[in-house]
Amino acid sequence: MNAKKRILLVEDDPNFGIILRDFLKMNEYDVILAKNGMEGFEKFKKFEFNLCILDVMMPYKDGFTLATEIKSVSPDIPIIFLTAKSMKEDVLKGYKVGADDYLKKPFDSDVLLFKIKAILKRNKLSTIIDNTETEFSFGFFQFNSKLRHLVFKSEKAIKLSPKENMLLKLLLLHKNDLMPRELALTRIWHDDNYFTSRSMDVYIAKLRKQLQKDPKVSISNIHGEGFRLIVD
Amino acid sequence: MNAKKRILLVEDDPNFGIILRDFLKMNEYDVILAKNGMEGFEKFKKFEFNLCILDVMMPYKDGFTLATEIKSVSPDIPIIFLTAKSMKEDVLKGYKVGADDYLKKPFDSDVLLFKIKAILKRNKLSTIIDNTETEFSFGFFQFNSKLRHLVFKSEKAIKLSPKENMLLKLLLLHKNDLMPRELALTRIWHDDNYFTSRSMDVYIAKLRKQLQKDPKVSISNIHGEGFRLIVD
DNA sequence: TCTTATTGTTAATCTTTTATTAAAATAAAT
DNA sequence: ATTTATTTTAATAAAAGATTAACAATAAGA
Repeated sequence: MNAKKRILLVEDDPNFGIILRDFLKMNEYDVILAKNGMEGFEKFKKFEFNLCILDVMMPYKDGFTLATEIKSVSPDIPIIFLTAKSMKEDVLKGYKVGADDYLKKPFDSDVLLFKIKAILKRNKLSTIIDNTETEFSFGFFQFNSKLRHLVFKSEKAIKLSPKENMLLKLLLLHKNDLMPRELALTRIWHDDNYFTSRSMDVYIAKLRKQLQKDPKVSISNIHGEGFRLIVD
Repeated sequence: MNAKKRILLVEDDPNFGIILRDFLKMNEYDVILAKNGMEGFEKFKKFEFNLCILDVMMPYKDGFTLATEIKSVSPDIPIIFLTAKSMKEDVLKGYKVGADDYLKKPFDSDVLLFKIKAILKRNKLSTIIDNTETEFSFGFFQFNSKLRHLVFKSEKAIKLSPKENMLLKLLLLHKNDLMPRELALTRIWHDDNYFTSRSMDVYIAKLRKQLQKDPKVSISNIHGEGFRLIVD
């Protein structure tokens, strides 16, 4: 009935990464494995996750840096750090960047499962309240994504539907930049196929209709790539 | 501005208990120390807490048993366990009874502080739970959530039922802002399903009937998200 | 240029969520 | 024990939202 929870696992040791991924998959989680911080962040932006498990010590980009980047996009996503050493500085640093838990290698796999379960359970409650950016101002528009209100100049607020709302928010988060089609489809429709893509086009049309009130604002298509909300 | 957070500390070793209590007090927490499980539960029922720190090994009533009792009263309160040993069984047992974190003695006091901070931060909802505000004024209404009295202008007070009362209070705590449906369902009905949701709608209708006396006050729905009490 | 893939737009259809009322069940009070 | 208040359930209607289909327009590649 309930959808599988998706976990982002970032671990540079391929042997350990694969065995841990398979163990988690056996326990009914959807796991995406990335082998370094860079790849981890790419994967994170591409899919929707419920939890991140990050190795601390990785070449180029360590777990803490990655966690900071992830939190800047999704402040409420829970993070578990894996580390070989358990030095005080590391533990503190982990909590500073918003860790939800900490696991010292080698760890017991059952303990990890319980931690995951506990974190997902309590996060269900805390995500009721949306902590992400909700007020946007562009052109002559004022947009509140929590109330789903779009206001032009001093006219009365137009109510946006949930899908219109999320789509506009995603476009604004990439203002004057490419908002990849794939991103909206995975974030909003949780699926990327012909029909969801058609549906998205319908919503783009709806937004365009609203936004044309301000000639300085428009949504342009980048063929095969996605859309771009342009504000002169 | 923000009230001090209150911590229940249950620790049977008096030396350690007192020093830990004072250390936490120095860090701006209100701490109540109990020296065994029995006393811990008494204190818990007597005061409002934001967090519990429980020693696992105590005579008569161990930390896990106490945690279970506490959770039966307040399922959402965060709990940190302190333990001398860190056996797998103990860790698992801790997570089973709903631990939020685990600390092996001897532990670093800074680490404890960070854990407390992290837990309280993510437990944002607690600010809504333990909100003690009881007098509300909006539009021409005066509302006392303790007496469950709603007064319009100088008419005589209308007595609200417990559910009407809690729902109105939650709406007012989010005045002019989104009050998520899920929040009311988990806070008031302690369950989120089709029927509780229908029940909530019935209560929204009842409140609307009362509030329509003042044209400047209304409850609007945000489809799929929740409700908003609007006061012009 | 022609062909194909992608995008744009509108309207019809289908699905989900909310509103309203009344009756039934439960709990509280007298 | 019986009345009264409260809450839940049910049934049905209405509203809001999302998807699909049909077709037009546009862009890119052969």
